[in-house]
Amino acid sequence: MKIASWNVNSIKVRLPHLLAWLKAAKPDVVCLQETKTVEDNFPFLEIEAAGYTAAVAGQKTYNGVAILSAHPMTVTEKRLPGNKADEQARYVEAEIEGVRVASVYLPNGNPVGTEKFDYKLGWMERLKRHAEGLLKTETPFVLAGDFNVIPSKADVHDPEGWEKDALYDPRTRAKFRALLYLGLTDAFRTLHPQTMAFTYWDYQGGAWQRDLGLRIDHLLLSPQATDRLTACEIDKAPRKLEKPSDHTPVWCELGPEPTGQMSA
DNA sequence: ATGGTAGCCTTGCTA
Repeated sequence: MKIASWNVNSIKVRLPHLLAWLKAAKPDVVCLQETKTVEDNFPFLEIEAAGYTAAVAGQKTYNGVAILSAHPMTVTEKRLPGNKADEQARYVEAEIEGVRVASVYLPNGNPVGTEKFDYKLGWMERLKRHAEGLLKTETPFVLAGDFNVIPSKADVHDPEGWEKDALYDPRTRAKFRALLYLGLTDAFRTLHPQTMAFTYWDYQGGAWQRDLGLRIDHLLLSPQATDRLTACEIDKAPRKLEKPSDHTPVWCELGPEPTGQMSA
């Protein structure tokens, strides 16, 4: 089961790139972020024609997440639990072939020292509490998305330059580690312990051409999902196209579900 | 020192 995450920065503008990538990469599941549209304007017809159903949490202008699945899917959440007053569309979750998959768009949090940064840390605490609940079920799950977190200095071209940024703030990184301490696995870093690789390059200043990027899009796997992890890669091809998203997809492969039968 | 890019249904805000 191939599960991907991609911040498309507008589903409307990026639809041609998305459809081409579905055809080329053939993921079973894709988690999208920054779709930037309400559910009524989501391109369900084009997505269905490509062989996928969509679970959508929409919002006008900002945020917006979705899960595209080539297999039957049951939606389990359309908002991150833990604060009913929070209407930002940053979380959608579904059950697909026995795997719980969440599309996560964690708040950016800049500038540090404002209510935006407090919102980010609070959102991460809510995500942690929700993950704790999922862990108790002992079912495989994948939190896939734009976490807006640079986990370590190996995930940024210029650590000193990002010291004051909400994506690299010590409190942000500590909250991210708290997710890992629950028993979640950063799939890319686990399979590529020494590789400096990025999933995001700013539109400005020729960041892509100069490879000045960040690794902020992550696949966090539960123990039962990690048992099945066979591959995890960043696909830089979509970032090379005309009018690209500033993010590129990251994907992982989960092997077959254990049968519980003894081997001979 | 400044502005540099992209998307939204706007003329500023978010990233």
